[in-house]
Amino acid sequence: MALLKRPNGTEDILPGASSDWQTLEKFLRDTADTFGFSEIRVPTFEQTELFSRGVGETTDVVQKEMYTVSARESTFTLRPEGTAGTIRAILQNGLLNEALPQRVYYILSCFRHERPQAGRLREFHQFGVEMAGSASPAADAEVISLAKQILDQVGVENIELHINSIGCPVCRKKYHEALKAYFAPHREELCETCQERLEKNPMRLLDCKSPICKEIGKDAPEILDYLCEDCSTHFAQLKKNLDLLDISYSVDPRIVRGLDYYTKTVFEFVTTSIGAQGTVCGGGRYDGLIEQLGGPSTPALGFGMGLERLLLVLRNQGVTLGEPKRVDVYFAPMGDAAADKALQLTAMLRREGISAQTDVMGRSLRAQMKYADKIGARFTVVIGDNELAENQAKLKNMQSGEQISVPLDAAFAERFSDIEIADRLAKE
RNA sequence: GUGGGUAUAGCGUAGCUGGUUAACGCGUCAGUUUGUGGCACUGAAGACCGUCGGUUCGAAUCCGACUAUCCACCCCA
Repeated sequence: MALLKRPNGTEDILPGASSDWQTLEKFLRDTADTFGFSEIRVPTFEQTELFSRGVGETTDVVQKEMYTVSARESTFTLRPEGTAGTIRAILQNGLLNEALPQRVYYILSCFRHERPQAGRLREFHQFGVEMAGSASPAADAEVISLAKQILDQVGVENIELHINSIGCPVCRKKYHEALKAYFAPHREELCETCQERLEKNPMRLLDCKSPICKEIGKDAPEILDYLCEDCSTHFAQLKKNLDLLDISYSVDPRIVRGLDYYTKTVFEFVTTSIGAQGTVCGGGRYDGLIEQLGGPSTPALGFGMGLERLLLVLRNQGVTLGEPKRVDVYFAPMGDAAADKALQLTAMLRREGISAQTDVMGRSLRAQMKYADKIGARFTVVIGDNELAENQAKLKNMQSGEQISVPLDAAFAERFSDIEIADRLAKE
């Protein structure tokens, strides 16, 4: 019988790695909490139209990367990102009628049918936040500072914040026209993809890696010169707020973002330490999205942070997140009567919240000790006929080899806690 | 969707000028005389050499296709 394999572009997070995820997730939740964000959980699949309307009919994500599934008479789409579903939930549940701004965060998996490579999977995990109701650049700064604090405190180094403003629909339209006018005379010289971009998304031309396109685009007009007064002051205010928060950034006029809903502020945190997919966090303002999804005209913004990418960065930089949990006590019984006793003691400790194990393999004492060592048991207790007779046994500290007498009854847990505390203090 | 690299036990590798029982390290399991782990030693299990097809008397070794995987483009987190 052939072994079935996991689908292309998916990952198994194994027991040895799950503690990293748990530590990271707890940290993300705690940090979001200090910024006043509460968790929202939304469905994994939504009506396909939510994404085509929200993310944008012409985007690559919607046009060629969505997993659209059918079940009986309905079709749905596995979310390719978290924002659309989150905004949908906010609207459907009337959260905009509560105190504004509404601040939510989520940790979820997203699905995009792309060719997998370093830092790019078909199912990937995202931490994201959305803040709805504020048009102020102070909100932009707050959201950016949340991302910044997470990256700093989790221990990421060498990551840069790039910001840009892509204007509102009014000024962006003028800029697009200016760009098209600039590139049009060079149309034939541009690379194939850029010729397409000229129509579809002219701002992408500025980001092309082809030396020819780069050269042509050298003197192209910049979006920042085309911002209307409102967008322009918004951007200036944001920069001022970032300065006040002591967050360093560089203005990068080439940041475009491939999702249609962005307006005004866009930003990315980028690293070079994990290969070509270096954007660990990306986001921005989307003042038109809520209305686009049928809600009241409401300014909002947010970001998404790629957790696999973040963990890649941390691993490459040698940052360790938490150690795997270890067993506190291993009972090594010899003989049937001892095994019965060990079974009961194990259960008793577990009820007290102490992690305990005993033999389920019928192993010799020697083999049991080897096993206890392998699983990293902190303490072991050998139980044989002598111990049963005296109702006392030796608790062995596996690291120091030190042995202390303990009672083999209900008093064990209490005694163990004392010993464990002493052990911890001794190590500090 | 496009391009390039790789594909041998759970993991990491050797073998690849084609020749008969596919090797090594780590890991796993058992044991090293009867009540104690980390070292060492002994032994065992575990691979139809990614799949299918071709060349050949004979292929893990050569060729092709497919699949998977990695990297890059594209795109994004």
